[in-house]
Amino acid sequence: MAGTVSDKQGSAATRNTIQRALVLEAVRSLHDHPTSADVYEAVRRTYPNISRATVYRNLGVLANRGDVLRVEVPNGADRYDFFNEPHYHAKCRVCGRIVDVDMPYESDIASKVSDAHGFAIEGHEIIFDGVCPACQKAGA
Amino acid sequence: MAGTVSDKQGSAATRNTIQRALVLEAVRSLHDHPTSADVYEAVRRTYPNISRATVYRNLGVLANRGDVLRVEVPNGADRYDFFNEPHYHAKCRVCGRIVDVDMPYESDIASKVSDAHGFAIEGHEIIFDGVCPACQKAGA
DNA sequence: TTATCTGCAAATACTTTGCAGGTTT
DNA sequence: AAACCTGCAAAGTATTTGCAGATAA
Repeated sequence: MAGTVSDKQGSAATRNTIQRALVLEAVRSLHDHPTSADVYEAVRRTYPNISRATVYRNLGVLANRGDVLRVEVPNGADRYDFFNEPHYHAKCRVCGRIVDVDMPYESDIASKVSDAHGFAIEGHEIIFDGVCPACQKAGA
Repeated sequence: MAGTVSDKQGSAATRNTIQRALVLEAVRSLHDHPTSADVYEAVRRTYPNISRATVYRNLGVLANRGDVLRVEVPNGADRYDFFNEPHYHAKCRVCGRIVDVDMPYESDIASKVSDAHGFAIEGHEIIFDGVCPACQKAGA
């Protein structure tokens, strides 16, 4: 690539702080779509004085950068994911757990929309609703 | 503990209260995916003493009954819709407005999922992300 | 040096819940 | 009468923000 990493294009400069590195590391090590609370607890184990605000702010910075993927969950805390490629999610209606689903990502899905009332569609998310294996067993 | 309740099939009996009727009427008359706050304001115009808690509780009852459709929006208040048939939604990333999109509802979409880690899929929602016409004009 | 970042606390946004009294059936 | 419902206030959950001091570059 001819582009440089220092091409900030008008966005504010970002620093490399211990806290930010720890937040990124935590998201990478927690493979189960951690919430901000999960990340906070994980970072606290090695850096007890970090504040929730710092975790929230850094998750925001990292998501904007594309270093992590933010999964916005209806009626639940946002989840974070180490970004590989776009994919869809399923949420357990009993325990709230989020899992990735293996289904082709339809990048041209907007072409199926015949009328969005003038909306300029820029992205989409599909969230499946169901019951996870653990809750199936518990409820049976 | 059988035999105490008549024919309610396990669900609690529901009453017809003025508040519940007004909440349903408000959702039917507000055609723009009202939030609970919108419904609260609408009902208050004719019934000033209703409380937010009653509005929330009744929206829940009506959604469980299937009389209204609850649209759970990531990072925003839930929206309510008079139920016709399942459909998808788009959310403006600037102002948060929700609109219906005109796209075929894929009731068999779960057949496209090759692996959901044992999830029993029961439903799905697609939320498009974009910019509404008003915000396009305002931002241009 | 200085703009960014941090921790703390307070604030915000949305929703639920405990309680005591009122209403529907 | 019994079960359900209501209003109020308080609590709960998730996230953001103002501020003053700390720190990366």
